[in-house]
Amino acid sequence: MTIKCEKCPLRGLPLFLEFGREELDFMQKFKTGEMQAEPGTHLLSQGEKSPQLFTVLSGMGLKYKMLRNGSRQVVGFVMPGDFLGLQAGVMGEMGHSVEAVTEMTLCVFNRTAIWELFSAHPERSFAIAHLAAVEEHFLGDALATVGQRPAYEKIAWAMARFFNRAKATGQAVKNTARLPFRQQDLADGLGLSLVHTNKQLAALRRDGVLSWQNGTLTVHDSKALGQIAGEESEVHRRPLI
Amino acid sequence: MTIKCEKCPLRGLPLFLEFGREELDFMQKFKTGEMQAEPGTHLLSQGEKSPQLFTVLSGMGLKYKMLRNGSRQVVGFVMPGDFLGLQAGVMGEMGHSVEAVTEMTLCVFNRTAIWELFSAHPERSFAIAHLAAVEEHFLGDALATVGQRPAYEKIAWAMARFFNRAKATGQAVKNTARLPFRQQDLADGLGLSLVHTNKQLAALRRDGVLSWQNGTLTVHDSKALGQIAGEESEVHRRPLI
DNA sequence: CGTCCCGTTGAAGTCTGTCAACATCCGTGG
DNA sequence: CCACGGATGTTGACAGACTTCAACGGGACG
Repeated sequence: MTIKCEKCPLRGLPLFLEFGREELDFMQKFKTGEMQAEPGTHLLSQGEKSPQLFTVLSGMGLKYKMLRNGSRQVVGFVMPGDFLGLQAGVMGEMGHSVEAVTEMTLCVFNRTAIWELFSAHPERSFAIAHLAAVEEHFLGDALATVGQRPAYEKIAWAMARFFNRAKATGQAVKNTARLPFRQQDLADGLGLSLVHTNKQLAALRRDGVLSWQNGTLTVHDSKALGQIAGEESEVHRRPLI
Repeated sequence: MTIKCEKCPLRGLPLFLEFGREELDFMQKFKTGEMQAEPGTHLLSQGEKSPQLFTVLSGMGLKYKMLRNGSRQVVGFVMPGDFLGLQAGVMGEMGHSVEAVTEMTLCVFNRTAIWELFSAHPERSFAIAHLAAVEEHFLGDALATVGQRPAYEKIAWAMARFFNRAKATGQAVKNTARLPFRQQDLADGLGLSLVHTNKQLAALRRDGVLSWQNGTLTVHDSKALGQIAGEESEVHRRPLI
């Protein structure tokens, strides 16, 4: 039995923009099903056009690109509320792959329905453009961080983003949040080696800023973290699809 | 006297997707004017919401973000056909600034009109989403390049993109293209220091791959360049707004 | 002719990557 | 029950790619 959009646990969270009654009904029609994914499941594949689009209801995952030389760039950490597959939906080809890291629950939409959405519901089309813009904004911040800042700050930036996002989706408990990724994933996202990532994480721990153990992130000094991370670590309100 | 969309010099270029008669008329209405910008003009500013959106008709520019520590990340090189200001249009805030490098001619649109566009013309809304997806795709490639590859390859990647884009917009003459940026701009785009960028450019010249002097890029060995740059240097067909 | 901007080159220093070894945890299978 | 391998995290030593510092040349411009 699938969740009704009306009862979507994400709707109403401060992170997401309002969702009118009419839009709700429309999205309900748009939704074709629900899907459960085990850790390690490949949801979308770089270079291919997926027949389906997803909205993440729960669980986390990774967006990444593989390069010819065998290295991997993580281009995003997938969290509840994220909309996946837009590139395939409008360009006909994904620029990255998406993989589940934890068990995930996903709303499933039909790629062909996206056309219908654009012709039938301008506000939802606008929401999709909005989401794409948020993504572009994030990637700009990521590029700036990866390109210009030292490892210590890169890691602080990523951790601040995780934590802020977790807070915004009500997943944070006091000063802790679930963070089920490996250090390797973080390293691949920041353009660092695993070893160096580990050492800078140790430095942040030593400095009493944060700790990340057993898949749980704890922020010990949020002021200091914000300082080191810089204002680029803020998350924007966004539409929910 | 402004150029009629009908006679837009960009339309018909292989880079851009078809443009129906009906869409043409609609865009003509959407267009509110034309603008000439001198080198150094600030077109859009990071953190602000611009009242206008642009499509580049001619000339080149830079998209960049300034960081707290004073460093600059170039997040894109603006070329004819690019659509500017989408973030401000839908999110209400630009994530980066845009500055003219050469003299530029721009189509000007009203930000408020974007709403009208979404309600009145689904195909154009779709085109905007498409453009946003292309941008996201590009930023993913850029992130992967900046994050994972050595300086020599980063530069080859950037140069290959420049040249491919120039070819696709008919700006390339044989194996040369106009490239009016400074080495500092390239360095800031790739997360490299100016000095190192200069030395790796010298290496590419020494290896007979390409040369870039007096604002002109010459590709001497396009096969080798493609090899070094990797397949991430391809440009995608895109809509024109 | 002086100044400013940009490109070029050499030398020295450092941040980060690579290599290597070890600890811990966990599931599997003997 | 314990041995074993595989995956992940941790730490030290060393190497190297890249940055920083510094100096110089050429062209544009007032």
